[in-house]
Amino acid sequence: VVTYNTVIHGLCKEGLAQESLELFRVMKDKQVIPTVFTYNTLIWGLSLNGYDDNARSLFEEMESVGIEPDVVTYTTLVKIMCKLGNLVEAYRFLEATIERGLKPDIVTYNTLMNGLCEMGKATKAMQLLSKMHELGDHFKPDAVSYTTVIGGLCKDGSLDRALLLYVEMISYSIKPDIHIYSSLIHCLSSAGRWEEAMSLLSEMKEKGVMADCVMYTAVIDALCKDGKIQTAGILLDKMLKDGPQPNAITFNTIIDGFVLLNNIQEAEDLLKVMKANGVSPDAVSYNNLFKGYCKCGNTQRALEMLNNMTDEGIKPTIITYGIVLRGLCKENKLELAKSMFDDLKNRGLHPNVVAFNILLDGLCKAKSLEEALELFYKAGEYSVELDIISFNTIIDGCFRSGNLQMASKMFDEISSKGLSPN
RNA sequence: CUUCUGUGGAUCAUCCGG
Repeated sequence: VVTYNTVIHGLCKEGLAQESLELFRVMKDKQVIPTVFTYNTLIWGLSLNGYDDNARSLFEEMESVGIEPDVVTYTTLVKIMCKLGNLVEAYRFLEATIERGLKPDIVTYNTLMNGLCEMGKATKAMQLLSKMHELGDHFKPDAVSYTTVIGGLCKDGSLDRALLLYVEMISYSIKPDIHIYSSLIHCLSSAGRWEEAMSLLSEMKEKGVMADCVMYTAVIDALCKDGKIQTAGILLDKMLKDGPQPNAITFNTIIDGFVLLNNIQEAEDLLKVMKANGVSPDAVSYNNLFKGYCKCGNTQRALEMLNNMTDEGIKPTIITYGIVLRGLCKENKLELAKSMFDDLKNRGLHPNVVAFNILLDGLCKAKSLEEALELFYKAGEYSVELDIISFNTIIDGCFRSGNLQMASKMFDEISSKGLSPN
């Protein structure tokens, strides 16, 4: 059973969720009895690959075959609920853990705090963090806890509160590790606070923590976003020469840096350098190039390369289509955009709210409000959950056509969808 | 503590104003 568990885990990690389910059937056929490890691994792995419903039904299945879920099971479910944005269910699973006589642990709480941060509730996460200190030794926050909350605060723009937490962490004698340093340094440098970023970097070196690829990439990203592409290039050269070796994300970051400066040629050249150094481009590499083509009105080229990338075995993602859809809309090729959006399902992708909003905005700006409204009301058919941006977009569209009445109607609909105007 | 499961750091698309 350990052998099967190990392989199931590996398959899931490689994106082969269907195969792992198949193997699960095989092991049962061969009278190998799954354990709680097997179920935990599958629940985790299925969700990792987007099969959240299957994950949930496996949880029910394990109950019905008499395998007791453990704290790992519940933590995984908390994570899944957080990923789906369902905080209520996440808390319900936390309570269910206790009701079952199990003890949530530090991982459970870290998972929950991470979920809170991803939902933009870093302050709530911070409160939970300080509560953990009061709950006793079993829940003593660790480096993961602090990295999670510090990162969440940074994303919310509360950099200074993040720095205070860093100090607090040190005062609890928790050793900062490379994760915390990367997070803070990325945050500081992205905010233009280079002096502090660099002094933290020296502190890190003094403590004998070596900069890794992620650390370098974080700094490179801040440089690129600030237009300092030449410095980014110097760092890349140093990496290629002395290590740590850059990975696809490092290259993608710089490719995007060139695109931000409308330097498409250099972006394309860097893709070649990437390949020459044995780093395989991925969907993000192409997305970045496509963004560049679309920015200079050459969506056509992106459309052509869409096929190339598939030939290279790289699957376009929903973001790829978002970029191309936006390009088409900007070039007023709305019929093409509409048919591409409709075709997403056939291409094995679920339209999401961002892609939907892109098309909606395109219709609002280019054509009559009518077509936009038609799409808007079809959100349900596409299983797209409207968000506040959808409403902002359509309201703006209403005003563009001078339809104040519809604008007001849409404004009122915001709250009936459980959203609030921002 | 012979092997298997859960948590944290870096890159890409959408709304208004400027």
